[in-house]
Amino acid sequence: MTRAAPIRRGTPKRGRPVDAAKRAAILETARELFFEHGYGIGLETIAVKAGVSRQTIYNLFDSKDDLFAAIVQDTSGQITAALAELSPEATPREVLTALGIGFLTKILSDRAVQFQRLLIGSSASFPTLGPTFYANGPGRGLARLAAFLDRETETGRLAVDDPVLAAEQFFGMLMGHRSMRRTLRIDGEMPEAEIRRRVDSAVSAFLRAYSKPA
Amino acid sequence: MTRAAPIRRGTPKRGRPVDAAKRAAILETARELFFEHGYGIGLETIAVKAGVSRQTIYNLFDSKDDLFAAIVQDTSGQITAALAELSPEATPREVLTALGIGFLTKILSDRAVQFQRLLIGSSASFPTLGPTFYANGPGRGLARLAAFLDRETETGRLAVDDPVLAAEQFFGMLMGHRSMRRTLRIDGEMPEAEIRRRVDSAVSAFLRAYSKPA
DNA sequence: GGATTACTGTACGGTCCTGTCCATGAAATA
DNA sequence: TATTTCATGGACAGGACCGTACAGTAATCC
Repeated sequence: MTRAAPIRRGTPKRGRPVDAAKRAAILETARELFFEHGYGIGLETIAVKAGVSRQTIYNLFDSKDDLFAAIVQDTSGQITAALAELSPEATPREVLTALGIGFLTKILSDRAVQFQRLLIGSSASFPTLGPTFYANGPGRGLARLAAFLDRETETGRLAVDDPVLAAEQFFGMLMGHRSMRRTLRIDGEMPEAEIRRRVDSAVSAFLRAYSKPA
Repeated sequence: MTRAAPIRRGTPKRGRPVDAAKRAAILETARELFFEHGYGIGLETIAVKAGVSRQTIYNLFDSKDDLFAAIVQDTSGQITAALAELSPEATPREVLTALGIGFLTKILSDRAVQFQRLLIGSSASFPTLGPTFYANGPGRGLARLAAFLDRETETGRLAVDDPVLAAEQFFGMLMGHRSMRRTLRIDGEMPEAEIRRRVDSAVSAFLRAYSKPA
């Protein structure tokens, strides 16, 4: 973890204070270079690009692993945060559309795609990072949608026999091959209009497949 | 590429012949260790595990990159080979089921998942490998299904407005979150019965969504 | 047997990396 | 101003790796 704070926390510090801007520059540059080149990038490269001495990195972080962990944790929080509330009286189409746009926008964003690449590329050395990210992000969204589909089926508006499977199908329809094509560096970011088009198409198809027959 | 054959190809060789078993052992071991640890694994580790001297690797391959390329090319061929023919008189359900089982079995197999991890992890250094693999594998399957959906729509059996998008949706439904969960080392291989269940569910849902209304 | 080629084991040069040490200078507080 | 803390830059040890070189041995063909 990050270097522990000095023992005397409340007492005023007496010398030159830590330059917060340098710390931020290190984090931002390290994120950029870890994302671009993977864990193998050297600390010297990071330090130079951040306009900082390599020693300063060691002043703020215990080790390379520590810096790496800080970035992973921070980025994971950014991506998995803020799952919008489902308003109870919304129609299935509204809920699916909102959930779909949110999901697709996040999971196909540059930051998330680079993050996934990094997690996959270092999954052999850090096998717990991927599962943790998934559980806090996509896994949570999946559970939310599954619960919604279950409720709507009980209410009689939908006819979903296996909510978890259907929820996976919905998210899968949204992504299609795009997630694969993004991580393999084939496609760039998806324009908002295209996201909207894919969500509308998937929502309509999903509702045709799982609406309660009249 | 692999070390060029001697110039005098037809003439009989005169000394000790190359040990084909050693070459095979190197390739198989290198594949295994590249898959497990990524490109960063050392040649010495590969040589020891293959029961071979490190020099022998350099006798058979020009460089580490050369060995890596040989494995990528070979594995890519294995995964992307053998796309079954679509019989023209088969029903959409039959075609989708056959295509779905083949796709899901391959894309979620240990070998293919490890291969994707490797391609993603080394995509910064070797940016063309991923696109090549996709074009020869999943991309080809996508085009095939899109063409089929187009034909069936013209025949009047299906009602698909955007065949490529619908084909992506179908493959996406099959995968759901499974591809992500596999590459992030969350899930293991999927049992055949589970594959069958997911294919059946996705095919049924897809047909409900895209069959021509009566 | 003799010639020729393949494999082994060791060793070396060169590069790069992490993590640490240290001397010097800069920035803040008392 | 004196003191404390932070930042810099250079240097170093230790290790890992790639690619090459070389001498010795094994396997095969003429």
